[in-house]
Amino acid sequence: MGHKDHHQTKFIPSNAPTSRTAKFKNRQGLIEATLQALSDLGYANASVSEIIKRARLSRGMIHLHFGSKDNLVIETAKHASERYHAFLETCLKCAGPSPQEQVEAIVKHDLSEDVLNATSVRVWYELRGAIYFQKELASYSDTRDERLRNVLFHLFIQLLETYGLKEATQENAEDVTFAFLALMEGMWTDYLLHQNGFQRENAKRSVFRFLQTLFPDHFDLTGAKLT
Amino acid sequence: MGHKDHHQTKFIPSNAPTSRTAKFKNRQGLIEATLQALSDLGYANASVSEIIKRARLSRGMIHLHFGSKDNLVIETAKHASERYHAFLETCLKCAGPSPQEQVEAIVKHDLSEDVLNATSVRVWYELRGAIYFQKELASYSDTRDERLRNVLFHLFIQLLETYGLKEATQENAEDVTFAFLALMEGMWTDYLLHQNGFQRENAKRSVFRFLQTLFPDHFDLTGAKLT
Amino acid sequence: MGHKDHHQTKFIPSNAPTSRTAKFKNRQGLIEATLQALSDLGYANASVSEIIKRARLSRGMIHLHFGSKDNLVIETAKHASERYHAFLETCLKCAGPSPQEQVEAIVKHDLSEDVLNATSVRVWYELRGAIYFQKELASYSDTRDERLRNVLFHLFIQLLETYGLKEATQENAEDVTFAFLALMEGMWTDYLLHQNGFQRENAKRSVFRFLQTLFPDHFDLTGAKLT
Amino acid sequence: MGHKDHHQTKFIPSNAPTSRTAKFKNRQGLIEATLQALSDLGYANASVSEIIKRARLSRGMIHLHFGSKDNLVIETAKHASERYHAFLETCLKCAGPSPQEQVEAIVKHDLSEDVLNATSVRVWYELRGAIYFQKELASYSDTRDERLRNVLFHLFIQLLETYGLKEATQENAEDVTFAFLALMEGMWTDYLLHQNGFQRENAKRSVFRFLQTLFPDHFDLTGAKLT
DNA sequence: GATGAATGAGTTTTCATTCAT
DNA sequence: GATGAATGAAAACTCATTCAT
Repeated sequence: MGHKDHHQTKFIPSNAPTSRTAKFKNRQGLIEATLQALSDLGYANASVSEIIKRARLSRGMIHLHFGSKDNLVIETAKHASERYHAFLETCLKCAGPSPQEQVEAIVKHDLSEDVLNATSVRVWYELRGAIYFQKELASYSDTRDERLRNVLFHLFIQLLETYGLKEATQENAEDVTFAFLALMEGMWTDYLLHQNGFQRENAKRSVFRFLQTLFPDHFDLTGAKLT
Repeated sequence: MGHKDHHQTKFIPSNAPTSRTAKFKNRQGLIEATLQALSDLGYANASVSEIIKRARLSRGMIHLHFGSKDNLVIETAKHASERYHAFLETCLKCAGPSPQEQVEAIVKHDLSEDVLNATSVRVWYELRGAIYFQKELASYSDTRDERLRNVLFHLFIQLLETYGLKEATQENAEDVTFAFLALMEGMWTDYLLHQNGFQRENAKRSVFRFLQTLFPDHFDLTGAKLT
Repeated sequence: MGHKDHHQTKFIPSNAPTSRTAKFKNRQGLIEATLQALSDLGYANASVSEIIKRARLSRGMIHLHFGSKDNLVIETAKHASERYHAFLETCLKCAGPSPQEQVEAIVKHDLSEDVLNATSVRVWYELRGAIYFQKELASYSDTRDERLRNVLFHLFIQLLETYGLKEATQENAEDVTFAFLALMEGMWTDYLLHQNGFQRENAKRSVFRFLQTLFPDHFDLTGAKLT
Repeated sequence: MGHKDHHQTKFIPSNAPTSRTAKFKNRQGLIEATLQALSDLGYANASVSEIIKRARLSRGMIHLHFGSKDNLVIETAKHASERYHAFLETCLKCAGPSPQEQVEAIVKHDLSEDVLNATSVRVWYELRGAIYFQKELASYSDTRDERLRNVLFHLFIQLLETYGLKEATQENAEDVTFAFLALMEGMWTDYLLHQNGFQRENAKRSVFRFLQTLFPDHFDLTGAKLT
């Protein structure tokens, strides 16, 4: 049971064997169904009825596990956020240690089908809209949260330093981080608005051209880091 | 007898010029109230009750003037879109004719307080979420619509040509347009998510650094076109 | 003006020349539109909006001329009732004086296209449904009102007497009148329910077979009175 | 662990037999309340509020059980139709097998207090008005539906044959069926319009006089079949 | 007299939440 | 823990009526 436990404890510490498992499954089922409903219908129309229809679970379950629909949405946002960051973390670990490799990993992650897909983008968009009124959501749904921003800032500092710019590297790196994050955000919005016409490859090339212009010694259009 | 009869039944002189005006005012009032409600509460919570509370008009008026709440939202989106484009058009006309001046005008417009403000950004965000299900909205609410995209594309072509890049200017310009629009979009999203911390000047500087990197002969960080 | 006046005085005594005419036209227009709306939509759905749409007149007109929508419906019922009886009266006058000719005239009238048509039957049906709650309607909408019932009763008495039934002629005539009126009513209901399949000729033949069975010396299936 | 888990997630023993019953009772209660409201107020005024007031049930229940008010009315019509036919079927089974006994059973059924009562007649009348716009209702609410029409047709054929009419028995029977059904319909309409004055006995005598005239060997005014 | 924009009470419907089973 | 029928507040919408023009 030990290793399984490990698998689960992130959310619900298991101390009773079976019912906890079922409970966990139902919890997860509701969260997945909520993601689906948000994606299919938008926040405004993702009603309890629509969620349980997708979860094939009973009506009372939502209040049993989450207390309220609002809470379920908050937990769903946490879940999505954790999923996003966990995957990003993996990507960063797998990538080489050089700044250009790390940045490249972030780009490829953010534009990958795992992250930039119809469901995911819709859900993020809807959850962000809800942040405004569900302040509790705020801390969870901001992808470019401080951690990522810091990581990027330091990567860009390192890259900029190789170009021997004596002055204003700090401010420059801030601007580049800001622009880079905005660029990635903008790609998501574009994907949302032009789902049919969106070309993943064009987006990638466009980002790498942006990086190439800034750091001609480190990036090229193939998205391969230059050594 | 005949002509009097005729006169009375057909040619009743309209004594309601004011009511025409009043009708228009109420229509506008509802649209403004909808913008406000969308901004204050989000699409999901912008109920008819909340809208009329802000408009200080009667319940029935929404259906009188727009037929349904959905229609009111659509008309509000059209209105917002038209306002955005009309203002942009003005900015482009007032700016000098050189590509760098035109691009600069677009940046300054998009980051101006008239465009990038709490209400406006919220409303755009909410309306975009609705586009997904209101296909009619799509054509109206896509800011970066084809016209703007085309204008930018040709401006960037002109700028790129001055750098004497023989090959792939077309593709390069496409990428730059794509990136530039995404960057501007991303600024809006950042504004939405970090309304308190958002620094208009940082955003502007970040965009102009992006432009300066691409077109060092035409832009600098002050946002003043170089001649 | 005199003879035209005569034409109108039945409903609105004309004493001002022109406006009265216009007023009259509008009144009539509203009544006709109400008949149409009742026929098209039923009592429950014949709203003021639907009526004025058909009348191509202004909203306020209904209250100007009739005080309320309910009143308009009542006046419409009166109008329909008067039209029905006026036409019946004409038919009776045109027909020969014998009882069989008079009865035949009533049958032919009630099954004629002028009386038994889609609009008319719908309207009667709807108005009768409303009688229950609009007691004022009651006196106007009962076609088989006492007058007709009396006329028929005496016609049947005369006919029955020729068969030399000594006893119970009175009761017999009452029963026949009752049955005859119910039969005619039933024809209307059948028309309402089976508008497509309804065969005017079958209905007529069926009624005349009923009359022939009762009064074999006076009626046959051709619907021609026997002399 | 496995089987317990299995047990809990899939085979939760239903401990809600009563709620099944309660659900059904509420459904029925709403239908009965709808019948009552239609009878009391007419189709046009039988609002959801009036229906739930009579049912003493909650507002949401109509949509829980029927999806919409329209649906509730349709189900009410079906219910009324089924009740009518079920009772008629019983009456036909209880009656003797001879044609005259069967016809007599139909008459007595249709004029019985169970069928021809204030509520029932009002409801039928209202529902028929609705048929026009609710085509789905048509098949359910036509009392004189094909089955009854066929039964009557064959009963009348049998009766007519005993009178040795060589020719046109078929057409004759059709006419008699048509007239008989119209007569019964007419009785209902008369009841609706003259509820106070309506004499059940007179109606019955009138129908039997009609039958006696057609089939003097089989019917008399007492409504007792002749052998 | 005539108009049609405006009103708000009333209608149907939706929905998160509760709770008996 | 799990279910889904039940609830009623609040949503969108309809409509007869009013009234300034």
